[in-house]
Amino acid sequence: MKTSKNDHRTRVTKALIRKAFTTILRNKPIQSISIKELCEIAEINRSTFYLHYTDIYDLLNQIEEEMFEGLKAALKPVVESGDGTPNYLTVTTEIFQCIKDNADLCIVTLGSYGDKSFAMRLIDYGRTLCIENYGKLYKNATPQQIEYFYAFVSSGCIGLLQKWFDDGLVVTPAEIASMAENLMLYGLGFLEKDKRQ
Amino acid sequence: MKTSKNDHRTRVTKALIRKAFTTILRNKPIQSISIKELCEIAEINRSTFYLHYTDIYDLLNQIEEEMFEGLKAALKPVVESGDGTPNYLTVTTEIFQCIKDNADLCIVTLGSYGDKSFAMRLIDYGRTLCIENYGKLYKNATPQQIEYFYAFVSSGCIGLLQKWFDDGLVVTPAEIASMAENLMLYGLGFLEKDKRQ
DNA sequence: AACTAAAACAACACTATGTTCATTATTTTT
DNA sequence: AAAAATAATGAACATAGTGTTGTTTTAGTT
Repeated sequence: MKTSKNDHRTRVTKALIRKAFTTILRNKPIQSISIKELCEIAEINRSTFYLHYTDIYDLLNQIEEEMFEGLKAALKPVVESGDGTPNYLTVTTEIFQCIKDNADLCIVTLGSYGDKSFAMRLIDYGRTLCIENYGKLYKNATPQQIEYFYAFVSSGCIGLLQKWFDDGLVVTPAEIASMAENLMLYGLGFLEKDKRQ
Repeated sequence: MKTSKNDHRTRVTKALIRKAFTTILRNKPIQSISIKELCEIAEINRSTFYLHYTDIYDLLNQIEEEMFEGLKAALKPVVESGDGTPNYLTVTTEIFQCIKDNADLCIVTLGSYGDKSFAMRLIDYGRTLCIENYGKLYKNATPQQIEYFYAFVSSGCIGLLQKWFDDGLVVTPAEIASMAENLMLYGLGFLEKDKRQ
């Protein structure tokens, strides 16, 4: 069994590249980052970059993949909780906590005008599970309604995430999770603590 | 007064560029479109491109700006309806209809994994108006709650839009508008026609 | 110590970029 | 209809980035 991926040199190199990458991304959009520039800042040879990645977008994908794997690992015990209804607030809180832990990457991919496809992937991870549950709970809802509902709430959660990041993560993960739950379940109605119409 | 922008030649050139651009975008992501390639497909000289745009992203911005102006013009009578509560369903339907009319651009910017910043701009257009209204309607809601609510529902609507596009625009604008309204107002609760818990 | 693999280094052909300038074609003004 | 203005073309240019290859140096593994 090769140990190539665990080579100390490789880990160091990849860490240097990742650090340079996220640093540059704070100041300019990904489309104007050149490999040459990245390597100069990371202080590695350009050939070394090609040893690990094909281009800038491959680099982004691989970094995202790493975080995605981390998320899956963190959520594994929850997913395996079986058919007993899991504590959704706990689940959501864990998700948001995990995202907060990876703030350096998320601040780029989720930030104001960043690319949201990664966030969509994260949310989509729970898609099948949710659709199934909703289908059981709301028997009169058509599959189409459930699909559109999921499309709405998953994107809505991303919007919530972005605002959270834009505000500097000052709200606690638990609070955000609670807000997400309320918004998904009751929509605007959750503001209606005092109004009857 | 110069009439440069109304020059027939300019309009033809820009139309050629736009057509080539949206055509290419259907097959490959924007980051791998080169100016050279675009000009070859548009059958214009590369220098001519630089006469109107600085780069590919400037081109995208200008095209988006055009549609945005069109939307504003379409919504103008609605916005000017004054303090009388406008018919929200009508407003929403009009918005979705307008988007459908510009499907060729939207299918790219709103499509599955496209860039959502443009859609955010569209939605943000109504932001101030909404925040004001919600503030009046829900006096016990904190400004923070309203901000997060808006972040949630605006992104949610974009998700709805994307699903709409991915499904090939088979649902009518009025149906989508109704769904958006229900989801914003009641969240998951709108599926609860038959369930009491 | 010997072996293995990563990283650095240098060189290469190739493509795209952005700019310029003279020329041609088209529109607008007079 | 002629003259003036401006858009588009085409060619040339320096510059920069890309992707690849082969060799040498360095660090890790056995």
